[in-house]
Amino acid sequence: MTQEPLSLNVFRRELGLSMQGLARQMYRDNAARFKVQKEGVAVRNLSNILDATLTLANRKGFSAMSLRDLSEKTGMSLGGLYAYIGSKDDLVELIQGLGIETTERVMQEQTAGIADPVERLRHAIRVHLFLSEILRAWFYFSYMEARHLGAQQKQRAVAAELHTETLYREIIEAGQRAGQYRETDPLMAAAMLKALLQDWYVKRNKFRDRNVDVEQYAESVIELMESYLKDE
Amino acid sequence: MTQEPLSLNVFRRELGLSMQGLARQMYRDNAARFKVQKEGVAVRNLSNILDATLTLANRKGFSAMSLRDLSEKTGMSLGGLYAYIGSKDDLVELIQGLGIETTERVMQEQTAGIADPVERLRHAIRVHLFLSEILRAWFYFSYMEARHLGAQQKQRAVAAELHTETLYREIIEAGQRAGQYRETDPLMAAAMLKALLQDWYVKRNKFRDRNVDVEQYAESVIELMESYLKDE
DNA sequence: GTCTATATAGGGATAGAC
DNA sequence: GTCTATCCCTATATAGAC
Repeated sequence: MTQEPLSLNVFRRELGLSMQGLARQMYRDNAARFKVQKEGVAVRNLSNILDATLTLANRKGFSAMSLRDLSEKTGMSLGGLYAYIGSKDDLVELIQGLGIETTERVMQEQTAGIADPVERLRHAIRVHLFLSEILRAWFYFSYMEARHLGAQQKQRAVAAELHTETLYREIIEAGQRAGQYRETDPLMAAAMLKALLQDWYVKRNKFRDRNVDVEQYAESVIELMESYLKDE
Repeated sequence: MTQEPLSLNVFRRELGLSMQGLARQMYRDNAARFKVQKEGVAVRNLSNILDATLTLANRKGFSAMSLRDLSEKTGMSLGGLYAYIGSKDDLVELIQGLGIETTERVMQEQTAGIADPVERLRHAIRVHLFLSEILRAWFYFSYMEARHLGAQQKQRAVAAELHTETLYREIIEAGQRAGQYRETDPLMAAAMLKALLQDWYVKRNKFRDRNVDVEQYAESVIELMESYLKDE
């Protein structure tokens, strides 16, 4: 009996992520940072700011996006924005930090319960792609702006990248120990897999133009990786 | 009798690309743009400007790089720079334009002479990776700065991306017609291959830290793609 | 809690001396 | 052909009114 593969909609419903929810978590995680006390007001504005920042920065780059752009897009004044951010660079940190935490948490939760390595790898691929589809703007932002971060934050981004890759490497190694995969360099396999996962959100528009949805893409990546990993 | 696979050093020697050579071609292609008449002087300075721009822009992003940064790095004055560029944005166009042309020309030259699709695909993968290794700074720059371009230039970048992908797709289709590859979606296969090729220059430092060189990477990508494309 | 008005610095670009 | 000096604008950030 083969399990029905995870679908995007099921995953989305289960996960229940929203910009409002992310803004709320961001507010609570960094309460000391914000001048605004009332959570309701703060979350609403923060959500607006996040949304606008991701849109503008993903269009023309974070450093090319001015706070005047952001002020116009959010409908808030320049002064008003500074009740939520200490500086422009704060914004990058906030967005990146929450994105990394959310990704690691979701990937951990989702892959922990599956014993069979082959099934676990399939599931991990689908979950990662679906999550990047739902949080497309966050993933794209983190990918593109990582190199503009300060040394400390950059280190964090590199660590997060490695963390994800390690997750895949360990699943592949488990599959090899179980005799389900042949003996090939698991780190290289994980690196190539990661490249394929990233391409989904980096080239999102290309795939849209071709009517390739994320579920089809997931199956293609799984097929490619399995033909490589399995014995001939 | 199997042919010895192309090595990076052989390719590099054959190709003979240098920053000076690229600067010279850029000068001749855009003679009207430059105020400086003496080719020797112009090429030397242009080469310096290109080198510095790629270094600075790849470190912190083109839009975050100021012309004052560039002036300091090149040792030229602000006014002096303007003998070579009409505006800061000119620089992006120049670099991108020559990069695209060089890539398309080299790929065309190198893949035209090989009749067997399987061998042609292998060769195309190696050539693309080796070229991106040699022109790493150009490839990285084009990849990262493409979205900051004006509409016209952006279109050009997208067209170039498509052009490369089409090259791979056509080789795969030829292999399918010859019965060497199984029937799988050739466009999707080409897209995934392209993602793997791009990852080499985007994550160059990661691979260096792992002592993975471009020749090893090429063989891994070839092995992965062939296990997917060939009959079981 | 949010606004307007403004301080201060740094950006791209140019004029004109040499 | 290259430099110095400077123009003018836009950037981030803050002060203080409401």
